[in-house]
Amino acid sequence: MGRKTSKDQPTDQRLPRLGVEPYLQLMGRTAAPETDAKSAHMGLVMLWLSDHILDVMDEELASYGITESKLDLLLLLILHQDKGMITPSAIAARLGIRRASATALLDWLEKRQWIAREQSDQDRRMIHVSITPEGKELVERLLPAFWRTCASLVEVLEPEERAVFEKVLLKLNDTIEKRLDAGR
Amino acid sequence: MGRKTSKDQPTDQRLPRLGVEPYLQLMGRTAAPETDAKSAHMGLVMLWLSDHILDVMDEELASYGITESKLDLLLLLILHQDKGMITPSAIAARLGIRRASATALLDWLEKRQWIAREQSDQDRRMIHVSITPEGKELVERLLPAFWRTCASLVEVLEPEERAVFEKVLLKLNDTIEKRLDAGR
DNA sequence: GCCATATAATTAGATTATCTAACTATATTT
DNA sequence: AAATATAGTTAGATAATCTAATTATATGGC
Repeated sequence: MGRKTSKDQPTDQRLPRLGVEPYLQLMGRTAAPETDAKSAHMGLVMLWLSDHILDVMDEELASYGITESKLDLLLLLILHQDKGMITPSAIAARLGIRRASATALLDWLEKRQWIAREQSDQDRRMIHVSITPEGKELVERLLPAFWRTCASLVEVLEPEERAVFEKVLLKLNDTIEKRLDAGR
Repeated sequence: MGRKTSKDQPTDQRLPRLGVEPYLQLMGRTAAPETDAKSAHMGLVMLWLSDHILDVMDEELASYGITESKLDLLLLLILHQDKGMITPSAIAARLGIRRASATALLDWLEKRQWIAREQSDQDRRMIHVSITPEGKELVERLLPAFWRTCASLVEVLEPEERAVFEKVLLKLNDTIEKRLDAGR
């Protein structure tokens, strides 16, 4: 966060990242013979692209004073509203983090009055979490820009490219989600 | 890191993430009218895919006791070897981080004997950083798996899909790199 | 040649997002 | 009623960043 305002010493210069070529050369000597070079190259670019995409989104969200993890939590609360009350445990389970981590996020959001905690009457160990009007206001204010930014990621593509890309994207995402789920 | 060995209370269960549908519905009511819904949807999936790709790579690297940031640094040292000595400042500039952050990474790597620092004779303010034989050994051991993992990211794609996808990938990566460079 | 300024690296101190383990309070089961 | 399970939190850790300040060394202007 705050990469925009960073200054360090006034003379700090940003050297260009190494291009892909040196990496490909290194791959030539270090990849196992059965690894397809073209695929590995594409995967490497995907890895870089992934980093860049998260950087872009972090910067966008930083201008609203929030981060992706915390926005995820707020969106979960909004999307869950009609389905009744939600507890910190359920939030953690849905976000794929530990309950202790959820507690930390909730503390931060509560301090800013964007969420509220209320003890359950049925089971006094449980807490019901909800988004406040202020929290909703923030999300409503930020979402248009969020969708704009999402859209901007693929806007350079030509119509022909988009059709294939869309299919590929969903396929890759499904595959990797299954792969990650498998390891749990 | 270490998501694999996580346990918490034995009863902790991982609920499935919400699917894309609720998000699309939310988008319907919250996106600016001029935002293209299809693009925004694709961008959202790209954002998720990006998270997943980094998760996969983090897990892979964790099994070698290293992280992406630190591997980046080691690879930079390897790729820089023929071009003479490199300093912490130059490393920071190439990685796009502050010198203080580079110092922290170098401390960690030095403690494990994977890099070495040596004071320059010409300019005694400067440090020359190099990768040690042990560091090289680690990288040589890990890179085959790294390329394997890269390749595995796109392995589900059909040959026809790959051709288009490759072009699109490079285009998206170029575009976003320019965009990020612009904001500096 | 000396002093002001610039630069290189580090240190100090902070934030964010995670984690595991231990703890407290409350339910549930036997 | 005692043992066990569950919900939430707290305590303490690690990792990757940041800014600001500090220390040491060079350099450029006079």
